[in-house]
Amino acid sequence: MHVTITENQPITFQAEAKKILQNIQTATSICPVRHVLDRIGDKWSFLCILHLGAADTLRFNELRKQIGDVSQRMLTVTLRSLEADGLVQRHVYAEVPPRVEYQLTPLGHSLLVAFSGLGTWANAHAQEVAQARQAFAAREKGDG
Amino acid sequence: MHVTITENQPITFQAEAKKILQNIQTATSICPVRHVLDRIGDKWSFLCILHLGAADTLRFNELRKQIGDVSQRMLTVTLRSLEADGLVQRHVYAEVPPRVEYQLTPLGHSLLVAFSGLGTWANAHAQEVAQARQAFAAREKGDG
DNA sequence: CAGCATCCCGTTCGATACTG
DNA sequence: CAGTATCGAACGGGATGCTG
Repeated sequence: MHVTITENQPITFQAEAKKILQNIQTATSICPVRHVLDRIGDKWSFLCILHLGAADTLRFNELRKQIGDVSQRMLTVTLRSLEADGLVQRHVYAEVPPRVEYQLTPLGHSLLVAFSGLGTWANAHAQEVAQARQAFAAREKGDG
Repeated sequence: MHVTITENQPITFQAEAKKILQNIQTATSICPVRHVLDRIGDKWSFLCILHLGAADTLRFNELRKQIGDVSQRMLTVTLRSLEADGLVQRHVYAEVPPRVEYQLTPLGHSLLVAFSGLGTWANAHAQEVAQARQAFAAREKGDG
């Protein structure tokens, strides 16, 4: 296979992508990476994991307040989903008034670490992306 | 602040999450991490970046064939979006029949690297997640 | 070959009301 | 407090047909 890559980008990136693709192809039928992205790509899972990771333990409404703009429904749905995936642990206390606490499982913590690379990238390149967007919009206007 | 964390999880995870949240809070109004996830959380962006990273340069239909189950419309929309974000470069050749080639920009390559952590995690823990799901489903059935 | 425009459907998600 | 249930709007995304 003929390979040409821009000089400022070492060949490693390509190898990395191929490795991931390999793993995807190897998967029985549904790609695990796709699944993970389906899970954390939704609007709230990522933030839930982040906040739970930062605070260790949070009650339902504490978490809701920290995230800010999540509806009660979506927070419930998201937390149940994370719980089903074994990423979040749910503790229900038989008290009045009711108290439910959430925290990350070890698996959830490990995912948080995997996230951090993405978080770092986002913060490092957010401006570049914003500039690219502006440049693209300007170009569009010029062409159209 | 009182901190209790399970013994098998070093404190670093928490610090990591706090750091990311710090950066999120710092952002003017829209969190860059959220933006990135909005971008790559959609159904196809991630796969586009992966395949382009692995193959270096791909034509429209080549990319479409590699991804497999993407509609023409969604591939177009996705690629335009990635182009707007400065992650993908689009080369149009004034030929008959038309030829359009896509490849990652350096920025796109750097994102690919950030992805790899997630890809690794997904492949490493896919089974654990699947098992957790099954256990959860069984528990649900037992409770309900 | 590459891509845009239109239609249409399923899913997602917010708002609201009710429960233990 | 921490949910569940239901409804309706909004959006994503597939199928189809048409252009350069």
